[in-house]
Amino acid sequence: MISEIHSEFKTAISVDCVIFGYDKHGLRVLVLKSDMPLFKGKYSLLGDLLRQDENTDQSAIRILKKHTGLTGLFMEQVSTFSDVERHPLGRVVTVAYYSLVQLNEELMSLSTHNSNLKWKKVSEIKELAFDHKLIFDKCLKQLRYGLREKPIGFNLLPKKFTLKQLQNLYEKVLDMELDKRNFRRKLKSIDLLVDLNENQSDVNHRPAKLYSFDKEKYYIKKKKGFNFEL
Amino acid sequence: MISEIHSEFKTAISVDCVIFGYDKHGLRVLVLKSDMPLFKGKYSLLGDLLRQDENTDQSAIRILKKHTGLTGLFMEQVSTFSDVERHPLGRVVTVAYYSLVQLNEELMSLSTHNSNLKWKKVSEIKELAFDHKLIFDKCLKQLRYGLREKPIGFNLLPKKFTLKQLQNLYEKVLDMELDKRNFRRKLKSIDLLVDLNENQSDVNHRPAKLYSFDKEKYYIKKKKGFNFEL
DNA sequence: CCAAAAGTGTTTGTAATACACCCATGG
DNA sequence: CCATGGGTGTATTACAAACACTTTTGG
Repeated sequence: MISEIHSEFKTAISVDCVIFGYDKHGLRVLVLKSDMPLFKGKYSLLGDLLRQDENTDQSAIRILKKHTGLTGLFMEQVSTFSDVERHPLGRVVTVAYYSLVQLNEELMSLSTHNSNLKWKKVSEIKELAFDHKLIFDKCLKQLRYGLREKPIGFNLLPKKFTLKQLQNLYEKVLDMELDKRNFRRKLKSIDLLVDLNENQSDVNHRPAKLYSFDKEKYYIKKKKGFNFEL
Repeated sequence: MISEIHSEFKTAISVDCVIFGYDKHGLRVLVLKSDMPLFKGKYSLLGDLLRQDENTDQSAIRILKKHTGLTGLFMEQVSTFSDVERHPLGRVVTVAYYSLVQLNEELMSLSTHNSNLKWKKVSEIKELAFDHKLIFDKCLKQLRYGLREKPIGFNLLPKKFTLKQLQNLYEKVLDMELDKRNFRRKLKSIDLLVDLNENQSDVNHRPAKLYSFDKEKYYIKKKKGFNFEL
């Protein structure tokens, strides 16, 4: 068996991350201008080869930290892509992850420090290097699906947010309109938002109340059979 | 880059299949008695190393054919498992699939031709070799989840089936009771079953009508935004 | 004619939808 | 006091859930 394994040591493993960033303007992905002549001018996802001392989760965490400086980001394994010809320089099987960040000035300025990095609008992703468009599409699909079934959207917002911000997030990412009153009633019935008794400031109209998501409560309810659904 | 890749050629890739079989008695998994001394007496999933000329889907198809003799089985990639110590003989990253078969006498007799193969009841899987219990649990979870959201259950039944058989399938796999009249009304409203105008035979009571699932119609409806849900 | 499973409708409760006005704040 | 977005309730409709009897066949 061990000899069998050695005879198959011809394939590299990589991890690719679809890093979604969100701000009031919508959903973006962090992409890197490819340095390969074959993909000149095209962008690719952020990835790296899997190291000997880490599993793919750890690899994804490392990649996220390297490019965003952040740890503790929400992330999820999506799928593994293994077509024989997917990488022009040799056989590389890649494990795809997506992760979620709230965009702030610091993150947006990544592209000024490294001009090859770019937060591209999701709607503007038409093609990517390698099979990364395929990977991106699958990750986006899983994000959209997950957004309805799990409380992952909160990872795209600041800790304190208004109900309007939350509704905008759902509308932008799912590309659909939602009724304000029904949306609010639904969230009230789910009973997982904490009313912080704080208001927005710096707005030139009636300030909205701020809420936060109660993760603890969610896990307790989930254990009891509750299913988040929006 | 290419040299980088070569420096990481120390990890093998495998594909492991959770092959679910169903008959009127319930859901089973095909497992193989491990030949490794370390896992003496334990069973493991069916798998093999990924070959140079195939992707993981093709590898799974090959594994399924090798052990069941069947092709064209329903299968789905589930997740990739990559913990550094998951395989005692070296670094092996494995891509897990589950697949679905309707159990018949021929398939059940696999274990008489190869005494190391066994169709174990899903409820009796307490431990498996390697991290295969983890893999199995995740695949079972995905099967149960998928069963409610996608019309995959039909892959566990003969082409012609009765409504009772279909209901039994859902009840056994999801481990819950369903109301006969509500179940039938729901299926009628989904409008994806073809009434074959045939009856069961060889039963000593009123024979039930036979139906088949209309895959074509499903794909058409799906394209139009329809979502199967039970 | 008996046993065994097939087949069939109605009622009730709950959740989703559609919809319009008053409120609080900053300028 | 005006412009801007924040916040609230009700009526209607569709869907899920609960539930019991008649029908058909083989033996």
